[in-house]
Amino acid sequence: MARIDRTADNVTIIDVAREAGVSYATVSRVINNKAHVKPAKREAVLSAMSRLGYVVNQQARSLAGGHSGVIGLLVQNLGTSWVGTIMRGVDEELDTLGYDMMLYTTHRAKSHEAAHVAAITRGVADGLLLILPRDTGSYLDSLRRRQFPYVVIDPQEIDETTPAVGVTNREGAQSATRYLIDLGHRRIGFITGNLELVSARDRLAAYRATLAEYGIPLRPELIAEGDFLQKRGFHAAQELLDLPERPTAIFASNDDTAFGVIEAARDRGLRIPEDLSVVGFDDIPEAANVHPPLTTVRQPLDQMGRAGARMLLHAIEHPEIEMRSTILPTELIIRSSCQPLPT
Amino acid sequence: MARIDRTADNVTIIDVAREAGVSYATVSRVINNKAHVKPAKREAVLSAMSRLGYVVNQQARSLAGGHSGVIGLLVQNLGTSWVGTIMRGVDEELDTLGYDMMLYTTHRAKSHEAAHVAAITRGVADGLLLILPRDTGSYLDSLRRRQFPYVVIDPQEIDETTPAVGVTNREGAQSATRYLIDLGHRRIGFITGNLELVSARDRLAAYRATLAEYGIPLRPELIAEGDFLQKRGFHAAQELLDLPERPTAIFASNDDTAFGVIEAARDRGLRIPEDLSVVGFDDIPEAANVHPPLTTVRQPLDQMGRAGARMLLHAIEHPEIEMRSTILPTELIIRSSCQPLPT
DNA sequence: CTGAAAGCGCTAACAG
DNA sequence: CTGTTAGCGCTTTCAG
Repeated sequence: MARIDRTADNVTIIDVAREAGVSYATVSRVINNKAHVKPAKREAVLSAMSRLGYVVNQQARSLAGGHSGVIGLLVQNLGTSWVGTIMRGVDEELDTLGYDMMLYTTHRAKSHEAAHVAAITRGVADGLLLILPRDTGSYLDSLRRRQFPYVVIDPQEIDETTPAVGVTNREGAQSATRYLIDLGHRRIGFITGNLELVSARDRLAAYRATLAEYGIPLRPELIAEGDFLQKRGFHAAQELLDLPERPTAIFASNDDTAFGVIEAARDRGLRIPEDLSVVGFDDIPEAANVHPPLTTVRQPLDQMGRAGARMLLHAIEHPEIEMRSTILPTELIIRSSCQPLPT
Repeated sequence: MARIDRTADNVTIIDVAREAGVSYATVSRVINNKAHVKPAKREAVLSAMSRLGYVVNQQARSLAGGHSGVIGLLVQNLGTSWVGTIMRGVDEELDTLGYDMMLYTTHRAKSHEAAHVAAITRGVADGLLLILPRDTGSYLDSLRRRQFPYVVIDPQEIDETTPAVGVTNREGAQSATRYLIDLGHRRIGFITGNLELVSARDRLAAYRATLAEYGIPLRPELIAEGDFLQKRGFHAAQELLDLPERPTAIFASNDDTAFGVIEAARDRGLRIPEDLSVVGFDDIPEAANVHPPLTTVRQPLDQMGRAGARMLLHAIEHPEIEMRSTILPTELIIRSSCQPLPT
């Protein structure tokens, strides 16, 4: 009844070799599914492994030159639905392929990015997934040169040389703006995202272009600056609603901002959609739960995560193949926060 | 103009030693802030390090017996606000102490838990944080025996020997029930959580006990079974609202369930809180955003994460000190989803 | 097919 | 104070 808990302690490849009566190189071969091992020995090793409860030590494996089986994920912040949903996609895809995830958060401190990237690429991970990185200039070149596999999700520069997955921001913003116009709205307010980001600039540009396309004069006072956060959306909406000629509809650059708009409207006793139509962007899970359910431009967040993970794993396993970036489609999801302008 | 990009490649401790003109043991000492290094040499090493762009290889460090500087985090699923918020707390705390995070998801497959735990404890991490684990029986003993530092957040068994951080589920549910009773409600519906979890059972028990305490007879038909998810909450609420004697208030075992209640009420044209009062539990970020803003029992989610991380890091750095579990208080957050029962 | 042996980059005694 | 050296557990030649 002694040593029952053999599984608990550090059984190494050497213990397994001894137990199976082979050299430990052979054990390594079995573990890594290499050819050239006689079936009988393979069996012996396998059974010894399970008998002893052997688990590989990834560190050692990766140090010795094997792959680590983990990918690094770099994000700014946790806890928003937006990244949460993307991460879920990444995780699901990783899970099916047996990779683990090492998570790094930058907390918007640009300086952290480069440091984390350096740490990640120095061993810990086989590849790197970057979600909306901010300061890629300082390290992407280096990754590329060293042929370290990486993929950017929601990139800032979409040059063809960067392996990335993005979405059709312009088309999405266009369809939302058109929808509002088709509903009869002409005074359509717009709240921007954080204009440092191309996604924000693209959405704004599409809003402008679409108005122009319909011959609707652009009224600068109808554009308020936001930052993709609810609070700022709230204040921006207040500005818009204070205008002498109040907009009849507001297109917010993302859902969180739209929630701020809803809040501001409610504050003033305006009903949505009767008194004000609202459209968001992203379609985070909450969008369907607010009241009224928010009409919004869906980004396929989980698909973005999945696609990014898939591309990365592919790159890891086929380093020779050149990667191209992927652009996923957006889609207008019509719920109940808009209505035709009464004539 | 040649070798500009020295930072890019694998500069090791040996390169640094050569550059600084010392032995590589000395470099190791400097890196690890050990005493007994002459200031001048320390300087030389430091400058060589930055000149070469040296970054430690965690794998090697940890293999060689040092600490890895990473903790493992085991969760069931990503992408819910509940874990998202806890993770954010964990991350923030880890960040201030310079630890990294390795993320493992079990996807509710109990079998994954043990496997992941085994992998984590075989090198990768210095400690393990488990959020709402399901099948701890198979490995917690082993961790304990091997003195591998771990902390459970929202544990199932709260015996004193498990280092854990939990919340006052009973008190929280009690205060919610009391609040409803004080508002004059007597027919108070209750939707349970997943009753496999103690948190769900505790909340139910407190609901019952509080009714009893006020001498309100327990009506079994007022208790519907849920699973902590919105969909099931929706259906459970339908059952409750179909009762011949409809409840005037519903206490849902968590916010997601409460959202389902709100949905069901709206479906039937019932106004909240005029026709039905609703209370949730958790206070996830969305709770403040639904309409009407949800009155709910707050769990300090980010604090739970922070506390767990802090305890774990403490345990890692002071293995000799015995850990005790922490119970964080819940708090009733009164918003607008309840009103007094008109008499 | 299989064993022996050389490291991967670093920490931690152990001697100076 | 500082250098030398022995591994950590594993992958990978290189010889059989």
